Amino acid sequence: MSAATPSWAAVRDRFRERGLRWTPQRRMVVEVISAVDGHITGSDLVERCRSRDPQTIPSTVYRTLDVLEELGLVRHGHGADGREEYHVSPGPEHGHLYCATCGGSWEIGDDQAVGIVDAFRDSTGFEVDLSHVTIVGRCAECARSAAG
Amino acid sequence: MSAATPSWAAVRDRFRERGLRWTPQRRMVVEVISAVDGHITGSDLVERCRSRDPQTIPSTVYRTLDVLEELGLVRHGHGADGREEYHVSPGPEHGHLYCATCGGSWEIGDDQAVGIVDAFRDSTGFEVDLSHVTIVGRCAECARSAAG
DNA sequence: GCCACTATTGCAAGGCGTTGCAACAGCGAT
DNA sequence: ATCGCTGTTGCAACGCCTTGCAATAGTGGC
Repeated sequence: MSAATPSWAAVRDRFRERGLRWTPQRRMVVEVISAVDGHITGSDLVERCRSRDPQTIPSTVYRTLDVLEELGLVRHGHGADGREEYHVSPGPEHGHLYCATCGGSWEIGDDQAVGIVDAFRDSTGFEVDLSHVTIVGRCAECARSAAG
Repeated sequence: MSAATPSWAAVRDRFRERGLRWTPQRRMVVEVISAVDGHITGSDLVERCRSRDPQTIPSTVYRTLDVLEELGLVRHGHGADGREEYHVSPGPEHGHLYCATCGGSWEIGDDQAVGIVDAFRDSTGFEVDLSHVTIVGRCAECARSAAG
């Protein structure tokens, strides 16, 4: 389980290169988060860490997340309800789609993403930070059953 | 100032028609919010209410906002930092653009909006809730000065 | 192995919002 | 004016996340 991608293997060194310290707490958070596939909210992550080590302190987890984000290992955005949501081992940046009806969530496809980015850049010169885009609405399924 | 749009004039009746009550607290929140032009965060609104009546209780304000939202008099979304943000006397629905660098914010234009909505509907059948869209990035100004 | 330097931790408090609940008070009916 | 029904309020506790600070403990150098 959790063979971890190359990026995770070298985390310790990435930390040290930057003069950051490799502590047991960080190690734990990194292990837990590297096993996450996709997204996870801040509190969920704290929860998982706590189940591994009940001593876990939330602020430490959040601070570690900040560092990991600076290193580019995770990114955060805000879910439909405004809660923090972290995207793990991000390949290309991507935003998210949330269905307000069923609660489902999807990544925004590349073509749609490009369309959005271009639309804003062309018309107003605004550079969209894709990883931070969260679009709420109703998924096809739910739209269908509601319209039905 | 604050001649209040027609929608606000009839708020009291809109409440009563629905079997909702017109209380001093709600009246206060409505007065304060009707004087707001554009957007306001939840805590800012509480702050303004408090400066008018120090007795103001936050939960009452938030609950009133929920009701106002149900009546369609305000809409809420989440700002760049995930905080609640209310859009007052919304004309057509619109999303928001936030510049992470200068903190500025703009409404998303209709053409861009339509583009986004269509892009998702066509490709995945997802119905975007425009009023809830918040896009973070860098405005033209900031992008320019950063690029040098 | 031991030191000093300073990044991190743990903790407690604080800010923003939400929620459960008992007491209160609009509002329509009498 | 009074009554009762039920929507609201005020309050207190809670959840998520952030921040300030003193104590702790990684790290590199000797």
